[in-house]
Amino acid sequence: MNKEITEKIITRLPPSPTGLFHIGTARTALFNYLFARQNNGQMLFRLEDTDKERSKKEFEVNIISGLEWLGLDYDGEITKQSERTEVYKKYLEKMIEGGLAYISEEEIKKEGQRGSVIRFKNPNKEVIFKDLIRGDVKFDTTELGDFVIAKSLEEPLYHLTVVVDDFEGEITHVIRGEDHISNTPRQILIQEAIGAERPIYAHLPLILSPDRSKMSKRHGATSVDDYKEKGYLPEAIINYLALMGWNPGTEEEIFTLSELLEKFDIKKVNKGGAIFNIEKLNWINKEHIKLMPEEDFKEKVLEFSSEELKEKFVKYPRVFEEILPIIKERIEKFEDVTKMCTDGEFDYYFFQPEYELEKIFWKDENDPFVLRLRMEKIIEILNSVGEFTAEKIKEALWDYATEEGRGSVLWPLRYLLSGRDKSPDPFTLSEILGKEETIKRINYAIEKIQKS
RNA sequence: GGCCCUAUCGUCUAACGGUUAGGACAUCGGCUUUUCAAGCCGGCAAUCCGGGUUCGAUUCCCGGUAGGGUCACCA
Repeated sequence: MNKEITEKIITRLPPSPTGLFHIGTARTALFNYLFARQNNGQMLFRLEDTDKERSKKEFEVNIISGLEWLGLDYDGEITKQSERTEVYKKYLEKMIEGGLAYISEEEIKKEGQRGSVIRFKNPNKEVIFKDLIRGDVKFDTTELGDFVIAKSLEEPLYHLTVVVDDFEGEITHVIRGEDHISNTPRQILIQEAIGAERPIYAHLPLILSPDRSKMSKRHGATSVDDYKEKGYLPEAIINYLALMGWNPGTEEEIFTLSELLEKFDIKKVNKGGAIFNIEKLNWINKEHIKLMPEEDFKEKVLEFSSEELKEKFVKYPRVFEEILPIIKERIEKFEDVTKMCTDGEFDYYFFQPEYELEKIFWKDENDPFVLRLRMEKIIEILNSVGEFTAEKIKEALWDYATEEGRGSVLWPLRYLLSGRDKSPDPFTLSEILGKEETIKRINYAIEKIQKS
């Protein structure tokens, strides 16, 4: 970069508060943020709320808090276009005065239409603009006609307000979604009419749904909130979003925001749209979970636990501590903890599980007498274990298990402790339950055998 | 349909015009201290088509095809 970098860089993030903070908006925010910050510049934030019908306060709040959650901060005060009517009015008046725009009397075809609107006087020329990502883009603006820039002097429309605000905000770089490419020639025409300098453009590839169309609500989760609620980490979302259309050129894939600040390069942004792939996000989220400080992880687990489980964790802090690593290796997002609660995945840590006797036989074994002898032998071995840790328990049991056939000894032990087809290994389970409870559960199984 | 953008494994992507076209996710198979998970190892899998330019095209040019975006008194 030569010319661009010698001036103070100012980018902007101009969402319209007509819906929840969209994942695509978040990606645009990230790239604007990275570009501005790494060049010692600024990122301005403004709300494009000129559409009074669709703009809602709740969406403003949602977007602002979402940005904060992601850790993408902006500079200065928030600009709200709805509060700048007078400013736009001045530009409109000046344009009309100068013959660059005019009040047009219209035939009313639709409900809500005005009898007169303000149209831009299109000079019908060819516009070529430079795009940081795509190179030169050329348009013939003739086909645009005299497009409407305001419903009235007090009701400006998008193209006008964007240009005025970018001009007054001294925006140097407009980084936005590819869906804005065809808006660019209109905006350039208005810039020229009001004497505004042309910013440098960078049109980002779109984030696509699996059917390759622009990501939309009907394809599932599209708002940042959706992912926050499912227990994805903001760091993971940032990381994944950065990888949608950009990569550092190395084989590294896990980044923190500050690492992105070092490595991101807008010139390396791809041109083609990218399909949003939840599997990869899950993997990245898991990687970031691994990087979390223990305390934060614990807090998150608690946040997504059922009330019932939370109480148990408070009551049995030792068990909680021991289950933590098991949870960590089993989840990819914190919502999975909630699911584990619902599925009763934690119950056996606290209660004697119920199960069918046949289930504790390994494969096609079925001799209750042999099984009982083995269980009694396990109790005997366990009783001799001093320090009751998974490591020591395994050590003590190993030779016997190997002798008898590991499955024949370890499967029943694991099953009688958990009452489940799937669970952590019997040594870990024993340690968590403690010697007393472990032996109690083995005896419970022996009783079951006797009764049969 | 007009205009515009885009085109490498299923997906995200790498490859100064010369590589056995690389990595990651997913998938499949194996290993590890029974199950599940995790981890490790390995397999499958791609340059849209046709012309040029060139000694040599994934790479440059043109055309086609396909996909997407956009054509509001929304943003």
